[in-house]
Amino acid sequence: MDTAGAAANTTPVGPCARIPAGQSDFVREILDRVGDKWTLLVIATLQHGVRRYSDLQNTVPGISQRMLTLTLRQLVQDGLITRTAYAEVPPRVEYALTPLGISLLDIVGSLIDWASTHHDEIRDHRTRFGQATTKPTS
Amino acid sequence: MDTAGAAANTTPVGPCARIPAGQSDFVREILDRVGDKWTLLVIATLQHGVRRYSDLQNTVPGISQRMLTLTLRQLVQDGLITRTAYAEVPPRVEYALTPLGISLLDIVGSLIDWASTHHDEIRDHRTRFGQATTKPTS
DNA sequence: CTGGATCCTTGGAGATACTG
DNA sequence: CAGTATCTCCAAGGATCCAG
Repeated sequence: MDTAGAAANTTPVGPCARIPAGQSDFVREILDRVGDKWTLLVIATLQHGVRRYSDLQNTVPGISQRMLTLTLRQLVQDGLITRTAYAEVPPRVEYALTPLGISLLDIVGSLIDWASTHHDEIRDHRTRFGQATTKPTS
Repeated sequence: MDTAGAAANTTPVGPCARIPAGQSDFVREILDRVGDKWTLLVIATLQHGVRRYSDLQNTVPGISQRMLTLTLRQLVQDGLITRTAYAEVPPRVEYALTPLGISLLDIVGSLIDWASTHHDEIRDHRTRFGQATTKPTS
């Protein structure tokens, strides 16, 4: 790595990385949902196929009924998953990813790739975080 | 849309979208940081170039000193931004994205693209969220 | 100007109990 | 089985004051 860190960001980023600072409201909506602890885990479970309520509760170990219900409802509301309720006498409800949810999953995959790649780098910085402050050789 | 939503996810996702359900710990670390309300806004401001503390406080309107300081410290700690402190008598501190931070910004750009594309779709689902429950023609 | 330290409030998350 | 309703609790976030 060169010294481009602080100095060279006069040439900041690529063409698609521009974040409209004022318009990032709905972007944060998405990130809030994806960044939510349980949402990602539920989606991760759902990518394996159709799952029932109790299946999800088993697969995502730490989740409470409340959080599972809320998370699922939110995802359904956003059109990322579907909820299919069978009016049987042992009630059965199945959840599955919609195409929209799958496409989001695909995007998140890129982020996961990035996280995997730079995970060590970040942890490295985090351990010796004192040297991040640049002394401008005054 | 066809009925592929709930039924067809036996063929779930693309090749890169696999989320290792147990390993998503550090992925969530990253998402927590990126998904944080202020982090994204600070990064968005920083993409324009070097900024001072007070600049950031002005550009990100709602942020408090506390949150700005904490967010910046976290980002520095993760190696996403650099902190340059000039030991002058009106103290001056400049923050800038590191190459690592820029690369993250690039990835986030993809997510922003996705959000922009499917924003309407999500809002549409959100308004008439009652019909998301599939009736299996019992 | 750039923060550190402190108090205080609020909403989100867990646990529990109950219903269709 | 699949939720809903209610309570409590804690920690994130804002406001304020103080310091280098």
